[in-house]
Amino acid sequence: MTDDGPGEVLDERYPARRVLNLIADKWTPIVLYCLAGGTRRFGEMQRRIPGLSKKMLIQVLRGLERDGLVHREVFQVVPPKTEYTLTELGRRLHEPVAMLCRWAADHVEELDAVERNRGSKSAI
Amino acid sequence: MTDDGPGEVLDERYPARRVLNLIADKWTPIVLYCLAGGTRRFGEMQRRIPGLSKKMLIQVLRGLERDGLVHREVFQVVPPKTEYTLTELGRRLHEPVAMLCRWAADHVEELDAVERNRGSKSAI
DNA sequence: CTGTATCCGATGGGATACTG
DNA sequence: CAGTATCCCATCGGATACAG
Repeated sequence: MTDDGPGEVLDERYPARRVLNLIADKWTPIVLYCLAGGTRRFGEMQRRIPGLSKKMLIQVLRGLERDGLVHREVFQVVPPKTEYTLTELGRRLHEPVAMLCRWAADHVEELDAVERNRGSKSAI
Repeated sequence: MTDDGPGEVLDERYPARRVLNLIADKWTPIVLYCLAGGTRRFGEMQRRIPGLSKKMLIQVLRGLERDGLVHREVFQVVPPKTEYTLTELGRRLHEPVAMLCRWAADHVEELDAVERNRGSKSAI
């Protein structure tokens, strides 16, 4: 059960490839994870995710919105207020992402070891 | 249970951020998934993953090797032969990745809908 | 507060040709 | 077969400044 024979081809129609097109970058999974905690405002998310610039945050949010994973609601008040909320599909997609995050939390020691090792070897 | 309060900060020490540093790119999860099927040779993987160039495959494999997720074994024969195998840690990390792949397989219809929608909206 | 615009370097990623 | 070496373009991603 460790081999699946010569037949399996992971082409661009393979579901995993397609879901990776949606979320496989530096920030998207984190933003998704952050939004899973509930409706969030723009600045709030930036505060929660140190290192994430406005530019990248808006870019990620626009992508998620375009793909129907996030709903964006603008309130016409001053100062401006915008709320971001996961859609039903967004919440579904969050589940496997959350599994990955949980796995990470459960394997911090291994992550430590990886990063220690990284320092002693040349990058790529 | 949908909100986690103002306290949670997803900084660069947050485990999810760290595991994403390991695998959050276009090809790594696919390669990991492919290797989970058993020991693989270089050309074999390239055949299984259409669209993946030699350059990117070797780059991804070197990264996985550096991080201790993959073991590389070279056989001194002609023609050359090299085998790549997941390490114990690699197999562990494969689990949540497999979950994501399984999720994708279970939600092909939603993925179809996303891609249909994408065409009608402007990209970013 | 929620964005936009611009600049710019770093990286990702494909094509092609070459090597042991 | 399993890589290496280049070239080159697109996107990523940070910094800064500006606007409604």
